[in-house]
Amino acid sequence: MAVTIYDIAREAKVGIGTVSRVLNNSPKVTDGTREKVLSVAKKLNYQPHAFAQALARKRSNTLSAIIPFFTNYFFIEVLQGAQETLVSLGYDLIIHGVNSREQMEEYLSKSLKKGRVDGTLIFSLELSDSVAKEFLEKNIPLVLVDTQHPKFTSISVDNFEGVRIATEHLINLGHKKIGMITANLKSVPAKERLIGFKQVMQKNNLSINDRFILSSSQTKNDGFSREAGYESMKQMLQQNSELPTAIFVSSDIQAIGVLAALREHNISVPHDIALVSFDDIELSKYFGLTTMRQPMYKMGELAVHKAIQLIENPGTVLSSETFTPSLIVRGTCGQNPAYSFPSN
Amino acid sequence: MAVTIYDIAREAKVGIGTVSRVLNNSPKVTDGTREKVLSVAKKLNYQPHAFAQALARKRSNTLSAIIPFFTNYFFIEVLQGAQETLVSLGYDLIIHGVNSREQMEEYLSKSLKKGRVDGTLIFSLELSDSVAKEFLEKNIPLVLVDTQHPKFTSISVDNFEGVRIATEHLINLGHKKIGMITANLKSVPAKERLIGFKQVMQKNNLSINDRFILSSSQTKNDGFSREAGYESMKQMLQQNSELPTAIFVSSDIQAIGVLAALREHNISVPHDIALVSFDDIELSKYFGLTTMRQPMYKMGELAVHKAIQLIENPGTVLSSETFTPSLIVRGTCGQNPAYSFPSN
DNA sequence: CTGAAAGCGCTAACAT
DNA sequence: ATGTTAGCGCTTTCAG
Repeated sequence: MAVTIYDIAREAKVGIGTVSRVLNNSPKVTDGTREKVLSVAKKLNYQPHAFAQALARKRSNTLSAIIPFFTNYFFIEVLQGAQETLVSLGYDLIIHGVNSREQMEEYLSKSLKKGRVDGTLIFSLELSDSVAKEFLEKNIPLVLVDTQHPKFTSISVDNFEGVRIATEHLINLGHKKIGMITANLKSVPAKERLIGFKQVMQKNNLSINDRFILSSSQTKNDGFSREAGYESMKQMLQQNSELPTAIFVSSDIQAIGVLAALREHNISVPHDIALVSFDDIELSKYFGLTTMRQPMYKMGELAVHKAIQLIENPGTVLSSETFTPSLIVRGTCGQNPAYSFPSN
Repeated sequence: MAVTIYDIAREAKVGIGTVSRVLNNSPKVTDGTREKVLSVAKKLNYQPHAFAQALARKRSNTLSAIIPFFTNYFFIEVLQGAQETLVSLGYDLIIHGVNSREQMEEYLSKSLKKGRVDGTLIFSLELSDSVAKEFLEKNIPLVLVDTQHPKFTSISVDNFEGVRIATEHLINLGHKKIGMITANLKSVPAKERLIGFKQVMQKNNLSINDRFILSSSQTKNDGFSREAGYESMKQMLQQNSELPTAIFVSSDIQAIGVLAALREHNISVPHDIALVSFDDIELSKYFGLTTMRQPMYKMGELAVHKAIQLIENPGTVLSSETFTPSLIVRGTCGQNPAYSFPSN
């Protein structure tokens, strides 16, 4: 039914080999025949059959992205970056949302093994040894986004630097009693952000009051949730008669919970307590959060470029790129007059 | 390099036809050979080559989803529904984000024509006649989500019923002077929601004050934006000395802008003005919006089922399914004590 | 430079 | 019931 290279070969009075050649821009064709073939192809509205090409070329021109579907905001933007650059490069993207590491492994072992995709992007999910081994053995191009592994190229965010910028912003504003609300410390970024925080405090000769440091024991989303932030703030409120003048919260979504808790106690932000957080998710601007922005779109873009490099240039050495988040000043630290907080 | 049915045929001392049969659960195989083949397949860790299958079967077992990437919230959930049911049915999903109708048409004409996907899902984008014709001609299964066309099966939301429920909620609360803030009326849902609103008011013998009905002329996102809502509310505030006691806002994202405008004028919600809106996007709960929830996950699920039905059962008549949104009572109408609004 | 032919891995029709 | 063969549509030798 569909028009194939045979059709255009017949019509153009050439062999299918020649047709294939001009379609693939092979230099070894006369301009005359090339034009003829091209014009017939256009006339017939020819479209190559992707699967047949994939089969013959042993290349599918598609990447798969594995993302934890529950987390939303961050991924949307990274995916958008990935998707748009993929399109511009003539690739397709198969997206696979997983809810757990097991599901990821199941998917990987089923769908990725044979030719379906040329490479894959894994987002925020820790790689188990068995999966890592499989990728290594089968030599499937893999790039990790927002997660890392010594054997694979990855794109991530410099949590330490981000925390430094955020905390020093607070310090520069004159704050000395600074607290921190962290997510579940089993999460790597959560841990890094806490460690980073302590380092910055020390470097600036500020004392760390352990009562001002709360971490979440919640497991849902590793404690990166509004509820976890709310609980942590409540707890800090209960445990202390005196409060810090500023708090660094390890994610925006938690910061939103913190704001709610604070509001319930009639503690005004930024007047009584200043807040900085991390991520700059879509929500953040609606709440006027001063936060550390991760260059999500760019990360997606770069991830794709790396993956394609890996595919088209198998010898590529693995590289681990790190982005530095940037400070977005809005209302929660009180020095951007454009934001009258809360800004809903 | 990879293990093929030839490998397992040789190892199991049978023909490739037999191997293919057992792999495809053909009944015409002896239990003995079946077992033998299966065990060899397992031993060799065989995985079928998706593209070769697709080529031979003329079926790819993948669907593509075309979504306007800019709109975020709504799609995430619908996609999640779509994705999960697709996986459970052994299909893959290729996601394609487009920023304009032109981009959509470009993508369609390039990638969809030949065998790449068995069917496609189009989200919220209006179908041009040429595209519609193409789908019809090529007979490619298509289901529309959150948009409609007489010739294709679609899943959408009953805006009229939703508006009725929302508005009568206000009426039941005792409101008589009710205003509405709409999006750009060039958008179909925006128009439907306005028409629905007027109908309900009439049916309840409530007079409609045109000064209380504001529509946005913004084109970005068809006026479904925070900014548009903010502007509309500002305008209503300027134009009137007296205000309605309740407002129906045609989307949550606009309602958030309305809240901001109201707050600037020290008008308290729900005390001075009650608000109902539409969508129940992720943001809404953080703002305590009372709103009409669209069953997004379910819509994705159903869309997939319809599409697959179309694929596997070409004779299927087109069906247009409509979901009724449900009222989510939070804080903006003031009768849910669980929500002390604003709840950020 | 170009035509013919082999083969990518699999399914399905055709024999047996 | 099972082996054999012919494609699916394309790329890529291999001759010429």
